[in-house]
Amino acid sequence: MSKKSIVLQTTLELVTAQGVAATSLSQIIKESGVANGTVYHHFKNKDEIIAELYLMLAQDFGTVIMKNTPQANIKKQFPIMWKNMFYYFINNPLAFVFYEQIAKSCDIPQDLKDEAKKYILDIDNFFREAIKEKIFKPYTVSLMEELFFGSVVTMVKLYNANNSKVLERHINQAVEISWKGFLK
Amino acid sequence: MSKKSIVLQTTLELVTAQGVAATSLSQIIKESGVANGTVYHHFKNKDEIIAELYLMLAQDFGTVIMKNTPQANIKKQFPIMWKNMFYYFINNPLAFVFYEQIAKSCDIPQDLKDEAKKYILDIDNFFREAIKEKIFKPYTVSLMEELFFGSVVTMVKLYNANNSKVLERHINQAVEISWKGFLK
Amino acid sequence: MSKKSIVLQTTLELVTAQGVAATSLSQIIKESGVANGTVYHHFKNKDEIIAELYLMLAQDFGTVIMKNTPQANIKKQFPIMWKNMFYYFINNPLAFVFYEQIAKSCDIPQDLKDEAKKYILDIDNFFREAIKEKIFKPYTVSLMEELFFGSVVTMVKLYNANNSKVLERHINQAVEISWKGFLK
Amino acid sequence: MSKKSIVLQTTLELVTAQGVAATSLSQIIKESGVANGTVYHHFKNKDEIIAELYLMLAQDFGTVIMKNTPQANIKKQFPIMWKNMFYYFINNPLAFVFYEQIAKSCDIPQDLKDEAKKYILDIDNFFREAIKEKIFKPYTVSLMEELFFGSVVTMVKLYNANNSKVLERHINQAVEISWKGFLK
DNA sequence: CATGAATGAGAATTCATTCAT
DNA sequence: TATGAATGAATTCTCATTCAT
Repeated sequence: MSKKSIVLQTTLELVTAQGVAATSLSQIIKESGVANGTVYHHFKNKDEIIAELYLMLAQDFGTVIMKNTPQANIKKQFPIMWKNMFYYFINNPLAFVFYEQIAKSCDIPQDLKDEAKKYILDIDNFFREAIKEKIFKPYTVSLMEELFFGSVVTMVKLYNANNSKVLERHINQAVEISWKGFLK
Repeated sequence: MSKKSIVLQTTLELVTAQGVAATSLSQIIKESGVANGTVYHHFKNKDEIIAELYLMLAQDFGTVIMKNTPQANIKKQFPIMWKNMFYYFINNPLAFVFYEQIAKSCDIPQDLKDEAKKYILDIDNFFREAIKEKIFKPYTVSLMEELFFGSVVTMVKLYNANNSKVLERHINQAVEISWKGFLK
Repeated sequence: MSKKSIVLQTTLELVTAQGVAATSLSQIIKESGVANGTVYHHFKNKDEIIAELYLMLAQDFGTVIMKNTPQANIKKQFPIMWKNMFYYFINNPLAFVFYEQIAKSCDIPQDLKDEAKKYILDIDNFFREAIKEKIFKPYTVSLMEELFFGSVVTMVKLYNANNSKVLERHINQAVEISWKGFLK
Repeated sequence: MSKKSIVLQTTLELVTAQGVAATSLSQIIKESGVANGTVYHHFKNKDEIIAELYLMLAQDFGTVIMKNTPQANIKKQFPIMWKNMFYYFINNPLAFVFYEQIAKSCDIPQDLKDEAKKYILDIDNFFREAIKEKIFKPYTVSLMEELFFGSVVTMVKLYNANNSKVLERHINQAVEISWKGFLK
């Protein structure tokens, strides 16, 4: 494992635990066991480390969401996408923290954000298609996406805060509520 | 105005502008014009200042949500509650930051969190009543509340990130989507 | 119990545990639960608190040492004095710390030290008498006293560091060694 | 001379003059002329500086005690060891302060203390041999050592408090008293 | 007697960054 | 690539002390 990866991994762990702002470069250095200068060799500063992590995670995110989604069927596709996202966040807590705290924050420069958008194109298309097929009411698409994400995010937070009490049954309720909200 | 209030007020302003983590104690001290030791006389550290602010804001929050809600009518009450919350967060960015970043974090001791819960009792009752009247499907109430909050939060974030593009029309769409999701 | 006594008692406990220099006035204030200003009402500063404690303890010390010592018999008197001192220190750890760390340090003004000397007069007389009776060799008296104290102190330290392993048997060995050293 | 050594040396001087507790890190920093961060680069905090000094001094101590001691002769060896120790402490006031105030205090972690013990092995052997040769009575060895040290320490304190009045004659009395105490 | 707010100097510690190796 | 010594500004925190009530 390269020194660079070690730094990224350590940053990942610290940021997950404490938040981005609370994680200092010197802490990353101490925790990773990598020499001071080595970190500066690979990264200009903390922001650059965060940016690299962001890019890594954004890639992951995009590919996972659309896994196993039967292209032709909106109704079947919806719960699969929802749950793909949900379980991805559950299993990748850092990814979740990033999505929540960083992805939209000004710590990430606009160009990276723009680059990451391409991974959501499929989701974009999904909602447009659902409207075209007159399954979903023609709401503003970006708004639908945000509310869709928002419902997953809500449940992930609920799960993380309280995981023993969030059951498959609750997940299914959430999917249903989310689905019904969009219907014609 | 007591020195303590000055410190709290200054913290409020700084945190609103910069976020919690980006606000250092020394900045609060400089900005408030209060002596170093005075701050430490009243608060053990930054977290304690934040905690006190939390309590203040939690009180606000609870009272605002239920403003102007005609008790007898679920259908009329829903959009009013939704918008009360939305505009409260829009007009009190710090309150929003708190709700999002701090309210659920471990920076706030459990007893404070518990105390704050009482302010949501009315919302609790609202959902129970809606189910009893067979307007809403009998989903798990706590889950409905979270999804309700979640939809507001999503829109607030959208607004804050992008306020010129979020119009009354979008707000109304969001309220409608949220409402439909819960229906029988 | 007066506020003053509470402060003295708290100081006693803190100093015993941490040493004099490591104990700050602010710590005494916090620990005692007495108000800031109250402490300053009774004492000018930390040194004055220490000085009062010193006086209290010095009085104790002097009276205890000569307890139960049959005046007429040097040989019987010696082990009693030795053990009086030993057990006094064992049972009054703070007194011991004071004797060791403070009694001779410059934290205590000379006039207090002089006042305390009177309590050792009896011990002084004891050694002079023992020499006069040709039981002890005519060493310098002040030196004998210091070595006598030193042997007790050594054993107290040993006991405090390691109390389970210091037995009556060891105490008796120490008394014997100390005694033999002075003999003609 | 490395920055680290400079810090250690400065600490040594300050501590000798003022005592350990009275010496602040910031004073060490100012006095040594080394940058703030440099000190923290090499040492975690003041205790760690003290600990390193301890190790250095413990090494010194062990080697000095046994200097010029004719191996084969207990009776000749004893006063030499006693005086080696005495003059070492007189000439190295810091070493003495360390031995008295720090060596046994809880500021020094147990592993360092244990490591330091090996330097006293020779003294250990000396007392065992003296008992085997039936010169010393078979007292508990560790106790004899402590009383031996104690008698030296007592005289050093006397000397430091009062050096003009402690003469060669008094030293010799102390050695004799110490010696006689152990005899069969 | 008792209280606790207020102060500011200064001590302890963290931090981002540079540089020579 | 990798290292770790060195730096000093900035930050966090402790402390002794004063004062009005």
